[in-house]
Amino acid sequence: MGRRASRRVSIKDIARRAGVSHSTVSRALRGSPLVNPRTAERIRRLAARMGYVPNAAARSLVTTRTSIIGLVITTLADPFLAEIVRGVEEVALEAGYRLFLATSNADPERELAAVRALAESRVEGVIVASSRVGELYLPHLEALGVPIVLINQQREAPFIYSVAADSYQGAVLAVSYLMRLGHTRIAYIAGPPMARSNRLRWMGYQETLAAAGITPDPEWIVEGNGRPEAGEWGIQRLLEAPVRPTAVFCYNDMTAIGALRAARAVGLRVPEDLSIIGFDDILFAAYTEPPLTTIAQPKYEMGRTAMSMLLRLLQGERVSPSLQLPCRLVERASCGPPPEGSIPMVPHLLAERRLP
Amino acid sequence: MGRRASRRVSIKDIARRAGVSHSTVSRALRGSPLVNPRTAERIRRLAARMGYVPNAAARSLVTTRTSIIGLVITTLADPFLAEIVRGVEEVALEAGYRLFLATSNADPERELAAVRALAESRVEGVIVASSRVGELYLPHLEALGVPIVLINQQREAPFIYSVAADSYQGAVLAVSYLMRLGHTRIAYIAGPPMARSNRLRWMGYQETLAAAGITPDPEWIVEGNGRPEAGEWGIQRLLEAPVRPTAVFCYNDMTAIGALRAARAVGLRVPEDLSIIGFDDILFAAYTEPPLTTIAQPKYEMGRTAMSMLLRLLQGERVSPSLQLPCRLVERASCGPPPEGSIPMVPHLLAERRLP
DNA sequence: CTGAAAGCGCTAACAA
DNA sequence: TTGTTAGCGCTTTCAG
Repeated sequence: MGRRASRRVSIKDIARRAGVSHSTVSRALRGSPLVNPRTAERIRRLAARMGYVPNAAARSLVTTRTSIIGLVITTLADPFLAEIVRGVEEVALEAGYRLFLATSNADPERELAAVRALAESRVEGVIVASSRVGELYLPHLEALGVPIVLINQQREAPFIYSVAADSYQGAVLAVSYLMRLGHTRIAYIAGPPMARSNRLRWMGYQETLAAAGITPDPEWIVEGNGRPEAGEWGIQRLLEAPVRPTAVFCYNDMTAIGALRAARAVGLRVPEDLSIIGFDDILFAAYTEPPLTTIAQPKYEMGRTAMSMLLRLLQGERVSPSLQLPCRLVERASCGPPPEGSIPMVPHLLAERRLP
Repeated sequence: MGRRASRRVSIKDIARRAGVSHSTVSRALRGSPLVNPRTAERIRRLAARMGYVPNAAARSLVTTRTSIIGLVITTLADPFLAEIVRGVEEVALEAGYRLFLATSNADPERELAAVRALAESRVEGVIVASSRVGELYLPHLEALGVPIVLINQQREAPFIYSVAADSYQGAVLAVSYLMRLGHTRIAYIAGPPMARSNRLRWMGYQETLAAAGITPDPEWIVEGNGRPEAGEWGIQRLLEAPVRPTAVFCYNDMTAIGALRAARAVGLRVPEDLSIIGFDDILFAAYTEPPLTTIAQPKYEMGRTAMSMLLRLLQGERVSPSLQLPCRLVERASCGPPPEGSIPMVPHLLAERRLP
């Protein structure tokens, strides 16, 4: 043991036993019409009996095709990624591709190593499902000379091919939902300032309010970083505002979770005293207290779409460089009407214009 | 585009430009001492300038080594897995191995496909980090003829090589902690009946109580499935018990989350009225309300250990077939002393005997 | 329909 | 120290 167990059987072995040439075996095994169906069948049976397993390396050496897609992610520990990866994998498998995992944990050295590994194994394409691609990563990846599709990329610069959830539309959805509930004093606890998704959600927030003739108090917009702490600080800050908001739109669910906690800590009931809405619909959103109403990103679909896109790129087809997938509202229990009968004169018509 | 972009540079190309034979290039590139240091350096520089990237397929064809490890998991969507995978990957990378992802989503057909893919790419070893390996999976995997290491396998049959968290010890830790807090009426909401981990935790629970001279009321042990519903039913059942427990040990954190929710639903305060302890320490445990006290499995370490084990197996070393890693208590806020001054005559000495 | 021969990019004897 | 040669397992012309 430790060494290769007794050498694998090759097409030559089969050829010898079948009394044919190894090219015939090769043809038979791949179902070429250029073989007598009877011999083909005989060969196939023999191969099965002998436990033949094709050698991908040998094959790809001659075909110059590897059927491998590199999957780049910063870390699997991101609960958000799982569904995306599942979508990617499903489509990849259907199309006969395999996935090579390259995680970097945001370590530049490992990024390099990962890219090198992808290069050496001659992946035919790359999917980057990393929310934050290192600044250096992309150029290296591009040097691979294979098609790349980015999922939810966070950089402002529109990259060649990408699929993303429509953050803007999602924000519109969130805010117009709150308005429909009767809220007019709506706060936004923001995400990482540099993140494209944050800008878009912010913009969706602003414009939805504006469309209803509401100008949010500047104090209702607080900075954040996408983590629970941000939600906690955010609520504290909001509490100090001269006029308190009745609802909070959070950049993402993790932020909302922090907000939920902080609200409880100061004795605010959710949703009776304060409505909180998140974004992402992470697995955990269903289990918060109260269960979190949120905007779901179509994660699985995003994975599938990205991989389909890559497939078409691989086929040499032209594809539109960037796809936006719509988000959807998941109503749970963290939102309700505002506490005191705040003026329910919300013209949600305008805001709803952009919804399906 | 779509086709291979202008053929990669090979060692022959470099050889031609350097005016040496391709074997010299091969040697130089791999740092063989059999080359003139000066020419070696010159070749290396040239290679870099020409953008040379070794072809893993070609290399592995001749060396019969692929440096690929198959990583089998049912689904990435299991929040538990991420840290394990991180540990695996870290060690793999350090040792120059890459990871081939094979997920099955518990679909038998895909399992087959996944194993076939592993076989064709001639992985040198396999790590199975799937909590529930399909019954059929393992035999197929074994047929690969390469070393396999299982992480937290759930089957009773002890498999060849495995690393797991010490569920028994973890349960002892949990229950003796509750006893130290003053509890004597401790319930157990179980996990999947067939799961090995459930049996072990159950046993740890029973024996820790027994060692303190406590025989749990049979009504305090309720069946479950490891999911939040189980925690909810469990609490309901427990409420009907003639004598109510003051603390609940849950099979895992997901169960505990359900228990937390159910407790709150019936107006029980945690931990004032009821203490709840989980198992696993998933990412989310820190964000429940109240934050969940739990038993942490050394996930990252388990990943590292499994991969190290595989590495040694690959080297032909003998390794002990099954390793147990100790769990540790993470105190957060879901446990406290029992409500009424329940008799604090807990002889925790016995129980503590097995702790570090 | 089948076989012979070449060659994918690389490593590893064996000579020089 | 270097070059020549063979061959890993497979696919793919090109001739039969």
